[in-house]
Amino acid sequence: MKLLLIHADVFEYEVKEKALPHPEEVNEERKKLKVNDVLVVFTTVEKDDEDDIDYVIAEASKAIEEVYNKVSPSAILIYPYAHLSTELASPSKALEALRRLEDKVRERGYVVFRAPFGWYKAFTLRCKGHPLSELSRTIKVKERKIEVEKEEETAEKSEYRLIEPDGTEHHIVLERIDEYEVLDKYPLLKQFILCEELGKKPHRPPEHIRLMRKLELVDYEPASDIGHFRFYPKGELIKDLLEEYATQIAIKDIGAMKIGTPMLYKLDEPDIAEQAAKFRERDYRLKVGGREFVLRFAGDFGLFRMMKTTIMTYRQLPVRMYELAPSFRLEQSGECVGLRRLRAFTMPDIHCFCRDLKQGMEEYARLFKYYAKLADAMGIDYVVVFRVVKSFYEENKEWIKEMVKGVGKPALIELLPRMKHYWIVKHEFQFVDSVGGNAQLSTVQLDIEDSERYGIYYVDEHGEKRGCIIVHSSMGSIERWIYAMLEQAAKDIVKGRTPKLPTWLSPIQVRIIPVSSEYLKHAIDVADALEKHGFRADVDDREETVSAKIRSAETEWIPYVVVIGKKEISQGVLSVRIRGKGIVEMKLEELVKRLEEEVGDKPRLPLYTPKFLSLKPRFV
RNA sequence: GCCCCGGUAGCUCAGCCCGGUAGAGCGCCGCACUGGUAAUGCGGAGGUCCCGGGUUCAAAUCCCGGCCGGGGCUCCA
Repeated sequence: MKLLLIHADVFEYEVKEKALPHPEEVNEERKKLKVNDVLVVFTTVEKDDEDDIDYVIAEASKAIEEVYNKVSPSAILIYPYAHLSTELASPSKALEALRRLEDKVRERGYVVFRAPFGWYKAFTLRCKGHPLSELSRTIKVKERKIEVEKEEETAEKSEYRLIEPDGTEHHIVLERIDEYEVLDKYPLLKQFILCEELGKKPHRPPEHIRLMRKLELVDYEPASDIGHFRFYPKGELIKDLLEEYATQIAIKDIGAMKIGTPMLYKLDEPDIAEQAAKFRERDYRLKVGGREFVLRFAGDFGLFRMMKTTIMTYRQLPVRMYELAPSFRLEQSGECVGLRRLRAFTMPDIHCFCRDLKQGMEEYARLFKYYAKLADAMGIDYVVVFRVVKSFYEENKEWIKEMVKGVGKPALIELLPRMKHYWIVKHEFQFVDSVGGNAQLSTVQLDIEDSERYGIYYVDEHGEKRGCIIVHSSMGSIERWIYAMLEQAAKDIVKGRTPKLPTWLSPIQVRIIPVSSEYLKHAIDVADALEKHGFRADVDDREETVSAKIRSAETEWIPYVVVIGKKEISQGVLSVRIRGKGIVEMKLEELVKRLEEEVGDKPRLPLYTPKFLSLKPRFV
């Protein structure tokens, strides 16, 4: 319900013609009215209000009373006014709501008039023009819907199992997790259960917020919306490396085809509207040229549209599609915490279109395996959670156990009594951060409902159109991986160990420090040699002492620091300070070999900051 | 959305309780030092104390209102 409240010196209306086929009946005396010193309440009853009229009436009368007390008019006039909203309630419900609102306000002892409903009316209004003379209120039905959903969830409770890396299965009851000795072996999993499943949230801000700024990676941007971040050069480099690696896994390992689809969709397109409806108030909407659009909150929008007109035959399946694109979700303002949850983020999504359940399960296991590879490459320890429809689990237990064994980690299994969503099995790689909070990284979902509902088909052996099994998946947002990487490092700080980033993701992999400007040329030569091999090396050419330069390199978490002076030049060796380990003398080739081993097949990008430290601006 | 906290130099913050010329560290600039594995020394520049109103001889400081930000809670097909 929308209310526009105007405190008027005078308000006068006169009924003209019918605006609806069956307007409210009015006697002669209600056809014309003139009131002085009146609070005019232009009122629009909206579609959503029908869900809980009692609530809306109660809130609206409260709002009116509140304004009344502030401006003290001598009367109230409720005026039906359809033009405050685009989603109107049905006329009968609207009239009912207005009548009840009138009664409710009158009950409270005010002088109330109500203009007739369903008529075109002429009116004149003289607004008093004081600061409180023009106000608006919006009343939304919400609370009750949520309660209803919660009831449904608790109605049928899930059972839980724990599968150890060797395949041993345990029944567990979440509320009694302290009683299971087996869980003591897996503290991360236990913490995850406490936080995610039992709702015991941490009370401290996660460490990555401090680190992302300290390392000059990422920062808040107050000029944008909440949850939209700025990336400094080093952060942008990490983001690009991760995107590159995600793409590499998608294309080379998984064999997907990379596509691109629009960011913006028409809300009046039926399939878009249907998907958007599921998301309720979590999407970004904008109006352009009188048309309503929605920003993509997932990759499905454009992909499914594309697949609708794609001709696929049974010989081509599984068809795997990959997209790496920004998504936007209007998460609640209070829920956006650093990089843990954003309103704008970059999603690598893969969808596999399969012939049958068997092929779907094969694809599922492949995705599972390669998503684990990404986490391993980043040095991130994660928790595995499967959510499975019970009957499916009983029949395919071994298939799940094989995956669990493959990653060598225990898995929590939630058994759902029956199908609740479109998937029959899904898993999540969950991360537990330095303060005990958690976030989902990647997920794979096996959708066994026929793809026909999306209008997606393939042609079978007999030339017939058939729906397929869809495996939906996301490698997890790039920003969230950065969160996990920083939090993983923060856990080392807590344990008193030297925090590090994986070498392939370090914005500067090698820092060369000449002992004095005399050795600058040699330092540049070493940096150039490393650069030729595809590594990122810069030179600290500032007029500082060696100690000060070492300190800078350490605070930047640079994995290799090379000091070059007289000794190194005469002996032809490098003095290499390895982060967290100490100083080792080695030849340039040995350093290159180490870097090759550590970076391996991961992407290599050049420095995003100047080669000479003296030329680098300070961002934070 | 709700609750709590915050906004003072580029950054991190002190000063506010108890009103009286605006502070520190880091960073930045300059000078000296040609340096050996976590901070060389000295000097300098830099401020709409978030905005508006009120109280007062006088407001960064007290009061009221607002804006912005952060955290927590709720939520997360």
